[in-house]
Amino acid sequence: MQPFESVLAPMLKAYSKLAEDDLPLSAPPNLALGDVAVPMFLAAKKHGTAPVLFAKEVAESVAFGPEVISVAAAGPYLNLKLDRPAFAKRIVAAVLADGDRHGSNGSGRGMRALIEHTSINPNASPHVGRARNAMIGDALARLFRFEGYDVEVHYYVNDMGRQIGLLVLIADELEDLSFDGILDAYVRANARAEKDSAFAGQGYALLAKMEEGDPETQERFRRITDLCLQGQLAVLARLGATYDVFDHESEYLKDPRLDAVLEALRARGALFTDDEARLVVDLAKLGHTAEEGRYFVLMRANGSSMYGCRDLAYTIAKEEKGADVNLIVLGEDHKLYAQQLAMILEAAGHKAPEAVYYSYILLKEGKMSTRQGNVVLLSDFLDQAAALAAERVAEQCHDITPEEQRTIAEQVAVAAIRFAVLRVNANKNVIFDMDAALSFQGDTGPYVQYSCARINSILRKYGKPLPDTPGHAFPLAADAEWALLTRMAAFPGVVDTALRQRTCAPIAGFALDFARAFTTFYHECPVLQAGDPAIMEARLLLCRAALQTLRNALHILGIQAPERM
RNA sequence: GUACCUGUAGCUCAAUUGGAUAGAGCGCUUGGCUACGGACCAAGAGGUUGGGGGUUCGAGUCCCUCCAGGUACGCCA
Repeated sequence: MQPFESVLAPMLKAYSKLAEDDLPLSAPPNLALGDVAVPMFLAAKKHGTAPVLFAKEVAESVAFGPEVISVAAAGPYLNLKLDRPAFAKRIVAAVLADGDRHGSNGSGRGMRALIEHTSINPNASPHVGRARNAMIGDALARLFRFEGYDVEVHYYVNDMGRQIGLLVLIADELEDLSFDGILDAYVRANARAEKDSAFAGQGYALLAKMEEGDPETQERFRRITDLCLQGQLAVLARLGATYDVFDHESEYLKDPRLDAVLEALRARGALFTDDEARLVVDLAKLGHTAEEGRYFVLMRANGSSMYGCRDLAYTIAKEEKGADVNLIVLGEDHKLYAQQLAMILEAAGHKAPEAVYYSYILLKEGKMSTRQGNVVLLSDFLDQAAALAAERVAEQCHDITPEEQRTIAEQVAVAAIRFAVLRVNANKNVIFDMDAALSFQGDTGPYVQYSCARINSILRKYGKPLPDTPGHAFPLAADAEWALLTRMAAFPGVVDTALRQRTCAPIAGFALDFARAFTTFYHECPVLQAGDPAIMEARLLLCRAALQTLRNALHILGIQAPERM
């Protein structure tokens, strides 16, 4: 979709050196200056003159067609006033024609993406901090799918390790262990291991048996990790997060892929056995300069393998799938570890996955700590939010069934948390405010959903069939209408930058800005009471295109757009 | 101690990646329901972009330095 061709083409024709990318259309600070602006920095550089001079030259010399009403240079900017109805018609027609695909640039067609995310240790119910991984990862998967990638989502189940061993041990003492009891058991197991060294030793022994491949032990581990995983997945499913493949850490024990890595490390002289008989990688031999993080332990003195061994094999297994994009979503606490892993992989001729890091979600009281009990569990948040939303829905939509009301309330709750998390840049520590997250006012997912509900309400009240595309007359020229139109046209660009930067935060920002622009339109431009039938029809089609745009943005974020709420 | 991330309005966050007068929401003040749905809108107050230096036509953004918070740093996963 390039609805502004009649703006760009005359300039491209007059200056053959310029390409479309040199003339990025943007919005002027206010509509009094113009309908669109072109910053001339890039173009002037290519043309070899100063931006201010070049803007003046273009304004005076380029012959624009009839759709451009006026051109004015304002410093390094070119401000143009346009025949708004002509552009409006083209933009709305394009959005309606693209439908569910409006916003997609199709940049991933014919390509595959592998995304690993969530991968929570199977020992507790996810809190909103951990769930940040799932929300970021799931939204990225949706973004890549939207752009045309064939996406495969992987979940790595950490079903090995000392903590799981302890959990298995303590589970034996409990009758009827349920998912809800796991967190409690986990805390007790760890506390006991700290005091009771015999108990801790038992944990290691069990782990050793697991690693040897003892079937009965593997069965015990699998029972506990499955219980946890199913409980976690049930909560994540409420968010709408889905996974294609579950990979278990225990499947990568004694993996031949690791032997090849060890050989490569040995050849580089980077592998040594330290004075306590551990097998260690000296990353300095691979180009690591700092002293911290220089050593990476692979095997314990007793010959049992560390997490990194399995992770190396697993990461190579993922690489072997040959996806065009290989992403992994990691907490910032894994940054050094992932860099170490990448260094080892590269030394062995492999390519590490591209990591997307996120920082922790904090509470006003400080860090979330499972042990200290100051956590906000995802399921608790969703329950509270859904209950609040249900009250509102019951007030406003009393003529629909209770089941439908519950469905909508749940959709609002999910929107609240997903939007709150996704709209913030991933590398920022965010402070989670429970009251703010439950308010549904202002910069929130429910606010965006509310805009959709209003549009649906208008279309529902109109009640008659609408043409699929604008007719001859399309008299949309008001500022509030124009603000909506330029945003619709800008959506593919937002999707493109989001994809390139591997973050859905710009999509959330766009949705919010768009919803606000719609509400302004809603208050300023009557649709069903427009008077003139041509204006009414044009505004109805504008509403439909706006709804399509919002739905597509929300779809990427994993948020439903209920017709009523 | 060292490395990486962050610091923007009272609070929670934006800022087209170096570009026009740094924008929203919450909270506060004022106004708007004879309604296409008030989970709303309009207006107002609120800023030395943590401090200091530098780079250039131009810096919240890049460089140096100090301060504060987060994260990590050899047998956790």
